[in-house]
Amino acid sequence: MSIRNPKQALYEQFSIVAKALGHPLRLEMIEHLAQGGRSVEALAAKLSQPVANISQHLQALRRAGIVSAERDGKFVHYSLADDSVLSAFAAVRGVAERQLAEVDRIVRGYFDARDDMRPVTRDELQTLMRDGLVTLIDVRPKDEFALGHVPGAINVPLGKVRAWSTDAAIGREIVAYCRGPWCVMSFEAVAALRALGHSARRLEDGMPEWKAAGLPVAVVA
Amino acid sequence: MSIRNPKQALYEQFSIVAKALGHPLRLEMIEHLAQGGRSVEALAAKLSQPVANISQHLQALRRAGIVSAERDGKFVHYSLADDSVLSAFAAVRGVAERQLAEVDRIVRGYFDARDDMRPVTRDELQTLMRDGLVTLIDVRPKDEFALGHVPGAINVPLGKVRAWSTDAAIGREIVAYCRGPWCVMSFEAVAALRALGHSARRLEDGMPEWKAAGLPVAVVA
DNA sequence: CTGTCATTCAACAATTCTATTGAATGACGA
DNA sequence: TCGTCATTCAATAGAATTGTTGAATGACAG
Repeated sequence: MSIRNPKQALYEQFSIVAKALGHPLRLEMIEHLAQGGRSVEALAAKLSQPVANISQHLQALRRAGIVSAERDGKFVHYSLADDSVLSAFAAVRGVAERQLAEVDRIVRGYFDARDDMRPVTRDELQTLMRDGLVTLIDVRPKDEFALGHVPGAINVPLGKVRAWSTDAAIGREIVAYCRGPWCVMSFEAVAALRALGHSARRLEDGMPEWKAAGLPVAVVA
Repeated sequence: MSIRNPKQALYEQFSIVAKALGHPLRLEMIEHLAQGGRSVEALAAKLSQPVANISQHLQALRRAGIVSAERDGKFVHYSLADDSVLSAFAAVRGVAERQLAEVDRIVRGYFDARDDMRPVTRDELQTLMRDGLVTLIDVRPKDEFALGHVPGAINVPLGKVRAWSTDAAIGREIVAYCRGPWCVMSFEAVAALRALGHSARRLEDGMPEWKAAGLPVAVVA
C-alpha cells in the first residue's frame, strides 16, 4: 500500500462503501435485509443462490459497514447496520432513476404496462385508512410480513391475491405494497386485481421506506 | 447477456451508479466537479493525473449518469448531472462515517489534531455574519472561488493564509470553509491561524453543501 | 465426546477493472 | 485546407472481483 494523505485515505474509505453497493446481487440482498434480519441460509433461499456465494457477499457488505452480524446459536443473523444504508441505497437509486435512460425504458416497458396510474403516497394512504376508504394489502411472503408491516394491512402473498380477491367481499379500493418502490410484487398484484375488475393502486414505496419515515410498524406477536 | 427479469435489470442499473462511485479517484473528481464544471484538462491538472486517465474515468461517470458533458469549442465541459449526485455522495459518506472504524481513526489521527473544536453550522454562520461577528474566508483556489462562494466571504487560498492573517487587521473570529466537510484545506487553515494566535473555526461543510441547501451563492463577475 | 449442521474459508478459472501508452478524432484559427 | 490542440479511443499488462467447489470451523444436541 502506497503512502496516502488523509484526503486520499478518506476517499478510499468512502469508495469501499460505494464499491460494496456496486453489485446487483448485493443490492438485492440489502433490499431483503431491509425487510428484517436473516440468516445466511434464509437469505440464500430467498435469492435462490448458493449459500457460499451469499456468505461471501455478506462478508463484503460487512467489511463496508453496511450489514452487521450477530451470532445466534448455530445461525448468524445478519441485518442492516444502520438506517443510513437505506438512504444511501435510495440516493443511488435516485440518481439512476433520474439519469439513466435504461431505467426509464425498463420501467415503461414492464411496470407501466401493469400500472398506468399514479401510486398512492404515504400521506394519502394514512388519510384513506383513517377514513376507512381502502383495503391495504401487504403482498410480501408471510415471514416478511411478520417482521413488520403497516398497521391495518392484511397479508396477502402475491400467489394468493387472486383467490383472496374472489373470496373476500371487497367493496373498497385496494392498495398494495411490498418491499420497495420498484418491488415487482405490488405491480403484479395490482395488475392481477384490475384484471379481475377490482379497483387497485400501489403504495409509492415499501415497508422499509415506511419505517424509515418514522411511521408506526406492526409486528405479528 | 443472460435473460433478466425487470427486477434484476433495475438492480443492475442501480449497481452501475454505485459501481461508478466505487473508486477513490472518481469520488475526488466528483468533489471537484461539485465546485463547478471543468474541462478534462483542467480537472486532470487539479488532480495531478494523466489526461487520458481522467478522460476514461469521466466516461465511466458519464455512462452512470453522474456527470454530463457539453462541448464548448475545443474543450469539453464536464459537470455534475444532477444535485441528486451530491446526495448520493453524501449518503455514501454518511455510511462510511458511521460504520467504518477506519474513518474514525483517520479523522482522529489527522483532523482532530488540527481542529479540536466543534465546527460552525450553516445556521450559526448566517447569524454570526448578520451580526458582523466573524470574518469568513474561502480557502479554495481562486478559480473555484470565482465559480461560486458564500456571500461576504473573502478568498484566501490556503497558501496565502499566513501572509493574509498578519497583514489584515483581524479583530474578529475567523471562519474557514473549502470544498466539503472533510476537505483538508480548511483544517489546515484553521490550524495555521490558531498557531498564529487567531481565533478560528471551520464551517461544518463546504460550498457544494451550502448551495445544495438552497442558500445564496455569489459569483465573481 | 461425537455427530450434525450453519457458516466461513481457500483455491481456482473466468471475467472485469485499472493505468499507461500512443495513435485517432474533431474543432478551431490561420 | 492545414496545423494545433483538447479529447477520446484502442491496446496492453497487471490487478481486483466474481462464482464455484470442497474442505475447515465452530456451536449445538445427544
